[in-house]
Formats: sequence, C-alpha cells, structure tokens
Amino acid sequence: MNSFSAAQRTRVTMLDVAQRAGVSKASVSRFIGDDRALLSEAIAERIEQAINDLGYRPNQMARGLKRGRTRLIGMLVADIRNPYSIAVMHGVETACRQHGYNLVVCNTDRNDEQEHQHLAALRAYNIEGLILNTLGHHPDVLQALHNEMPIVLIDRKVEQLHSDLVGLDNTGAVRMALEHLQQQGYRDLLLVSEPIDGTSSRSERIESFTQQLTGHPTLAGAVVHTGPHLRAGLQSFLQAPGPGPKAIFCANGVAALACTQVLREVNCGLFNDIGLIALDDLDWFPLVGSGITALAQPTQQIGASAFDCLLKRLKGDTAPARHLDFGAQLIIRGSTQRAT
Amino acid sequence: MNSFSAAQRTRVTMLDVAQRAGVSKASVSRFIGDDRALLSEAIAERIEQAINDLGYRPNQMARGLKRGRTRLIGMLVADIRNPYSIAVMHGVETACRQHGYNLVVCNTDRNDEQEHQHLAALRAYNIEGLILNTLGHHPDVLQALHNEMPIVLIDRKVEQLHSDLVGLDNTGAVRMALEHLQQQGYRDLLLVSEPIDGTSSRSERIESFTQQLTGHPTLAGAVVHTGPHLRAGLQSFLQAPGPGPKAIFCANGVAALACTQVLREVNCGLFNDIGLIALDDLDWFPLVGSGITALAQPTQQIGASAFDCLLKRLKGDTAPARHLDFGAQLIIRGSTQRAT
DNA sequence: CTGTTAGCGCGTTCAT
DNA sequence: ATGAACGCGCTAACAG
Repeated sequence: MNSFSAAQRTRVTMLDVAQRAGVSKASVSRFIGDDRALLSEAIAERIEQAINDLGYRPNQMARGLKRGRTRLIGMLVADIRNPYSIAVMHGVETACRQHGYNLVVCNTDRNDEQEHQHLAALRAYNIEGLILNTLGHHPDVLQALHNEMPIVLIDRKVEQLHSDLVGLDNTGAVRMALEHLQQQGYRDLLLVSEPIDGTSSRSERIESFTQQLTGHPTLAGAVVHTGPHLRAGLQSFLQAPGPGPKAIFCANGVAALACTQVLREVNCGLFNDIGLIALDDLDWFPLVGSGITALAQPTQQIGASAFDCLLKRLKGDTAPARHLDFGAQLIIRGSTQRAT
Repeated sequence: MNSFSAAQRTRVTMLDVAQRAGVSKASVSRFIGDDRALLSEAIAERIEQAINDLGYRPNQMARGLKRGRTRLIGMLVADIRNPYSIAVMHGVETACRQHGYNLVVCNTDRNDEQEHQHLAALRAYNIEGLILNTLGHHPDVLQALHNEMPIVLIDRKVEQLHSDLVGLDNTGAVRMALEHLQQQGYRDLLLVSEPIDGTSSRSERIESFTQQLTGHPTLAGAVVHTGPHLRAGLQSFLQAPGPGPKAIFCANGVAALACTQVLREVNCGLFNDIGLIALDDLDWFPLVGSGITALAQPTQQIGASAFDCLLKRLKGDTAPARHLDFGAQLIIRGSTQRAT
C-alpha cells in the first residue's frame, strides 16, 4: 500500500493536459473557465479528450489564489447538535451546491475561544462569504471580516454588526402561540426558555411574550429558564392556584426537551393536567404523550435565503442591510387539546 | 457600505509584513512556519509586532499550493439529518480542531449524483484525507482518490475499497440486545430495519440477528423493513399467536422513530403490550411512553478515532487496513420491563 | 483563435 | 542568521 507522507504530489496538472493535447496552458485554462467559446472545435475536443484520459481536475486552491474566488462559503454554528442548526445548515448546503459553491462548516460548541479560532481559519481559507449563527462575542474580528466579505446572520443579531439577517418573525410566532392557547381555553401560561445569554431571538421571544400578555387581560403568565431551577419552577407553577387551565410554552426545541423531561420526572400526566406548545418542530414531537403541538420554523427556507442574501452581496448588491423574517407554522397535536 | 464584487482583494500579505518589519519575506515565512528557532530574538519581535499591527493571517490557499498541505479534511455524509451522522461528525470536528485541521462537510442526501459531485469538489480543494460515510457507489472514483489520499470508512464498508474502517461491533450489539430481551422474558422477537440498500452495518445486524436466533432455541424471530409495509408487518406480528411475550428490536434510530410512530397509530399501549429495544440512543428516548431501552453507540469515540486513523496515515503509517469496532452500551428503560 | 508572459501569496533551496 | 530567486497551478493581460 502506498504512503501519503505529505510529500508526494502526483496530481495531474494543467500542464500535463496541455502537453498531452499539444496546446498551451492558456487554452486549457480557457476550456476550463468561461471562455470556451473562444476555442476552435478541433482544439476543444483534443483538450476534452486529454482531460478525460488523465482524469484532470483543476486545482481550486491555485484558481482561488489567482482569481480571488474560492467558491467557498463559511458557516459558523454555535451548536451543531441543535436540530435547528442542522436543518438550517441543510438548507444552506443545498443552495450552495446548486450555485457551485462549497460549504465549510465550523462548530463553536458555544465557546468563544473556538469561535475566535474558527473565524481566523475561515479567513485564512479565503472564503467568499460567511453565514453566522453564533453569539458573535468578537465584534472587532467580525467587523474586520465584514470589511473583506459579506456576512449574513442567522437567527441572532450581533451587536454593532449591521449586516443582513434572516430568521423568524418571533413576535408573530408568539402571537400565534398565545392565540392558540387562548382559543383552547388555557388561561395560566408559563414560558420556558433557555437562559438569556445574548441570543437575540431568545430575548425577543421572551419580550414578546410578556408584552403581548398585557394585551390579553384574560391570560396570566410567567417565565422560567432551563437549568437547575427548571424543576422547581415547573413544580410551583403546577401547584399554584391559578386563574384557570394551565399551559406551558417552550421557546425552542431544546427547552421543549428539557421541559418534557422534567414533566415526566414529576409524574405529570402528559398532557391531561397541563397544555404544552413548543416553538420548533422536532421529529419526535408526535410520539410524546398525545403529541406535542408545535410552531414549525421554515428552516429550509431560512437556510436557502441566507445563502441567497450572500450571493446577492457577492454580485455587488450594496443596498442597506436587510432583515428577513419568516413566519412559523402552527401544527396542532394532542398537547393543546384540553380534556373536556 | 462597501461592495464585495469579487474583484478587490485588499488583504494584507506576507510582503506587507516583511516591509513593515524591515526584513525579507523569507524571514516572515520562517516565523510563520516551524523554523522560528532560526531567527534572532530581535528580528522575531519586530515581525511579531508587524503581524499584530497589520492583523496579518497567512493565506492557507497559497500555503497549501506550495507545501501540498491544506490542513483540510473532507467528510462525506449520506444523510446529515441522521442524528448518528451528526454525533459522529461532532467527534470528527473536535478532533480536527485539536490537531489544527479544518473540516469540509458534504452531504449527499443519499444521492449518487451528489456524491459524485462532492467527491470531485473535495479533490479539487486538495483535502488531505477523506472520511466517508456513504454507500460509495462510485468505486472507480474512490479508488482513484485513495491513490492520492488516505480514506477512512465510517459504519459502512465499500466494496473493493479496502481502507480503514471504524464502526460498531454489530454482532456484539445484537448479542447484547438478544440476551437482554431473553432475560426480561421476551420470547417472540421482531427486528425492524431500514431496507437493505448495501449499507454493510445494516446487513450485518440483520444477519447477526437471524444467525444468533438459531443459538437461542427458546426465541422466535422475524424481520420487517421500514417503509410502506411496516405497518402491515407490525400489525401481523402483534396479532399473531406466538411462543410468548413479544418484543421489537429496532436496528437503528431511524427505524426506532418509524416504528414508534406506527405503534402509536395502531393504538398499541407503549409498552405494556410489547417490548422495545433500539440500537442507537436518541435524546427523546426517555420521553416516549415509559422510555425506550437503547444500545448507545460511542459516536464521539467513533468520530475521534476515525480522525485518528487518518492522522496516522498522513504521518506515513502504511500498515494494512484496520477495522476498529466499538462496543455498544446498554441503557435500560421502561420499554423492556414487562408488566408483571 | 492561440501562445507567451507575468504574477497571485507563499515556502524553499541556495548563497551570503 | 538572513536575503534573493525560483516555482507551486492557475488566470489574465498582451501579442500574433
């Protein structure tokens, strides 16, 4: 078996093709690039033949070095194990491929140091644009990067970096949730969210919730966060006398998972004692108890249109930063059907 | 706001640093690379200063072009929405970062044409090694690639491509499942698997199941596949008179999801009427019914050791192809506790 | 239409 | 210990 000890570089190059076809490198380059029209039929055929014979593939590194176009898009994700991130990433990846771009994905595991490292690495690879789904705790680095390439934010804003953003219409989604719960007869609400850490979508949902409650005089509401206090928070909510039937509103998929876990631990009948609705729709939602009602995000669209924004900018669009907010879709399951 | 119309490339280069520090490019290169020891203290400091002042980052493209080392690892995944793939990928990514490599992830969506495209792209970017988790329906391309770089297979073999493989000890995992089910008093077993499509791990599990059943005279067993016939298959299993208590063995996470869905649809009491064990452990398993017993795969380890294999090869290891099989871990939940 | 030339940013001999 | 010059694989002028 052969060794790959980093030294040998036996790849067939443009020169090989040129020699085999009996032409100059320039002609091969024209054949490869967008100038194929300038070539005579005869010579084009010989080049094509040679390319196939040798299995030649142009070296994108060298190409990028010369043209300044690497056809590489970077994506920085805070938590790659979050189903939302995966779904969006899938959308981005699909769009990339359709337009001849490739995607370099970096996961920060919610770690600022790793975010820093990855940003440096992405820059070193001359990516043409960046899709960002992190807290952005390095505003200086990001700003510097933004001078070199377009950036599109996904789901979370970054302070002082005013670039395109695509995400969810959080206020609208919260409104849908509240209206649905109200219609179903719930009166006492608890919002369960992950702790506030600067994620803008997170705070927007919480703010919308408290704000809109003031517009629903028949509804009462409170907020708890996931983590060590979740269990206590849920229990006191369950036990307290309230204005009427109770329901929980999970602000995202992770909160829904944590919340459902605790509800089971405290032997809460899913979902006879209590209603439940979640923002995000995960594939197991139908399987828990009588099914969890969800507000699904159009993740595929979000990813695709993030790439679309990037592409527009790469083509020279210099319009002021845009914000694209997509609507959520209500999927009703058993968890918000009150036992009569 | 500035435009990024693909033309301007104002990045600070090695020459800029050299001039600012009043030295030659070669010295800067030595500072960047592993030859820092050869530099005088004074000059090293000046270079470091200049680098910081200018915010210089070496261009990996140019670097890779010259040295043949891009520090890029490619990973080709059949289905990025499969939690198993994500988990493994997370392991790979972590290991990559720890060793200064970056990961380019490509998703084929189980599509042969996309696999082909992605392989070409990865080659074009001069990745140093490839981690493969697909069917490998392009043996010629893969073989050609394998001449240029090391390849590590994950979970599934590829015909005629004998390179390193890391995955699960499927036979052992099936044995653990059967023994556990037997101990719990189940006698009539049904294996639910995704359809056979050439995925080696899939067939190994099915074969191990049927094979080992012959060694358990007290157990009866059959196999059904997910898809349009799953529902009928499950129903006839549930209704048929059998040698004793019944249990289902889901061959992976996807099968477990499909299977649980159907069980709900046919109003099967989860899990009083029937036992359930699944290979793979998903985060929602505790939440369904009384909890789903699982055989967890050490996905993090699998990913990390895949990268490890690659690294060894890159360092010149030419030993014959290795197979690394990890053991599964049994996690007992309610779905295999028979109601007494 | 085609070939020649000159770099892109960097690493690596050679000299010194 | 340091600098000058060449080439990695490719594209973009310029000639012809």
